[in-house]
Amino acid sequence: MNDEQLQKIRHSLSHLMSMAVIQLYPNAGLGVGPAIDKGFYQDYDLPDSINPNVLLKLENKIKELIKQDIKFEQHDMSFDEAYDFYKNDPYKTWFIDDLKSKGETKVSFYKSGDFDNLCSGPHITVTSEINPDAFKLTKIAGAYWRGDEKNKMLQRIYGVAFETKEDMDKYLESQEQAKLRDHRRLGQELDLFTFSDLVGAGLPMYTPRGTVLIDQLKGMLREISKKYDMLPVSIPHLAKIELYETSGHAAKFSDELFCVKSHYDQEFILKPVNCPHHTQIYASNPRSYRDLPLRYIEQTMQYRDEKPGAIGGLQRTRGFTVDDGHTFCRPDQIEQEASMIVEVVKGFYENLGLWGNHWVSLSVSDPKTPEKYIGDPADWTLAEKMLADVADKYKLDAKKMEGEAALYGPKIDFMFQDALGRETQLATIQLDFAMPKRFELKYTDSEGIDNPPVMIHRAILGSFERFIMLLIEHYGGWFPFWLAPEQIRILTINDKVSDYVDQIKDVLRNVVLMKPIKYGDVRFSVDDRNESLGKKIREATNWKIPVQIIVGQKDKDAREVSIRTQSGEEKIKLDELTDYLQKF
RNA sequence: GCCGCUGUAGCUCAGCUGGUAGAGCGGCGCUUUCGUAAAGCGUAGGUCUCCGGUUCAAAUCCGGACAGCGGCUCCA
Repeated sequence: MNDEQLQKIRHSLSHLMSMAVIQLYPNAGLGVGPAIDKGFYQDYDLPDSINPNVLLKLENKIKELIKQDIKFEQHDMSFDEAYDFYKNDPYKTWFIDDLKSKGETKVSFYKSGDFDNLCSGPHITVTSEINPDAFKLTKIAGAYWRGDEKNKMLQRIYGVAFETKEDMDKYLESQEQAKLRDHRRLGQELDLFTFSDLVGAGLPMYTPRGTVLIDQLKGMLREISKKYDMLPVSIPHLAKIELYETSGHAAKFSDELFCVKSHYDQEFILKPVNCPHHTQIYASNPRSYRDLPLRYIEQTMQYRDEKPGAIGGLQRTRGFTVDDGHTFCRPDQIEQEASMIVEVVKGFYENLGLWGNHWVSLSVSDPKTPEKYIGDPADWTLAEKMLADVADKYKLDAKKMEGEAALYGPKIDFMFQDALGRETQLATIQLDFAMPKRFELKYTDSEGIDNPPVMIHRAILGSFERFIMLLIEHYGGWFPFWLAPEQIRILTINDKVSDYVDQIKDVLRNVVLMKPIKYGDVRFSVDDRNESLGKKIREATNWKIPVQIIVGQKDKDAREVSIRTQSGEEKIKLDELTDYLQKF
């Protein structure tokens, strides 16, 4: 079956679902109801709120409808007829208005049984094309009419549909498998991070194991910053509200600022971004064109009072650590600087095997809502062109996304998916002509004239929280050796080998590993509890420890160690252990 | 914030229509000294998230708060 037919089936199922809903609620209002990836949904305006129990009931009704071999027949109405047909339906009336404004001359309908529905199609010709066992209504959600939170919230019913039941079961099974990789689950199982009701929602805390991940990533970033002449800076976590009034953040993000009131009649804001602070470091000295570019970087926490419903796991938190960077440069350096960042980002993600797992958004302004942005329109046009050129140069295959720009400028965003297929932004490169002007930053050019510098905001891994989420889910908890919180566990068979275990520990303490970054001690532990070997292996495996060293009398006698990894078992001479570990 | 669902021991969960709680794993103790994914026995853990209300009686019903989940909106 081709994709087109499958999408027709999915779309037709949303009509059949509406027929079933109308049996329960004859006056149900219908919002949008498209086919989507793997299935379909339909929005309804219903007199009361439905709960998941009705899904099964609706499913059975739909199955009955499918068996009736109902035909889908397209026909047109004039605008007058259509308005009359839907005279008490504000939703459909809106759709008709929309068609009219687009210059259509007639209104397309699809009739299935006694259900006649404004719809441009396409649809199947008869319900016998649908496999009644290969669809399922999966969830109910709220969704604003027209996607605008000022509008009424409708009730959306989602379904999945496939050609065969096997395809559907395979998909549902893959979703179950994905849940096993969910970072929230693994974060607890592997003791990486935790939340506390007392601390508050959206405020993750990293355990010792989780902190290893952060430290290792920081080490990697440190090497990059050295290589590319990036200058670490450090700022306090709050500032007077005036700083954000100047930057423009206070006006645009007032709802999301954490306010801190001083006893001395001053109002502070917990920093939601770092760029305003960084402008003040720039402003602390006169700058010559010879000084530029200046690349300030910092790994630091920022705080945003996110809407409670938006918070979840490490994906969206109220406090998070960014690897933030702000480059101040001359306009003629933009291309070189932006290119450098693309290279760094690409290299970083390639190194971790994550490149290719993403798509790139060229996030530009929406000309229809100029009030959402600050700065000079001419600067915007130039900045958007420059970023588009850089994206082209590196063949990023960027999709132009109108309305996705930042307050102060366009960006290139690197978008990734979590285990459950939800998209999230990680790396970003943002061009900003506006903020330097608002802070009256300048540099003296070769003619002795003061000019505003250009600011490039950038992040490589985005936030540590999101990046760690991605890593956990990408590896399913089986971190590569250099990242693994516990790299090696020595498992003893009995308590008669403790002197030999001490010798192995001495070897491990002196190992220096060089890849992919130079880092310190090998992280290992010893499990010499009075438990069976099977149990120790089971536990070490559940902890997803990459290298298990099993030590018994036979190993001791042969001066060997038994290495157990995911790829199997092997015996290594103790003298060769140091070299052997380099292969990880 | 909005719509829907959920909150029982450290973890995973059971507890029907109201009669003050149970399992497995984990913990602890003893026995066992064991060769590649769970040794045996015993034992201690819970103001059933919190605050109110209804009731003779609430884990169970109602309201609110807090927290989590699936969406929507937002995302500097």
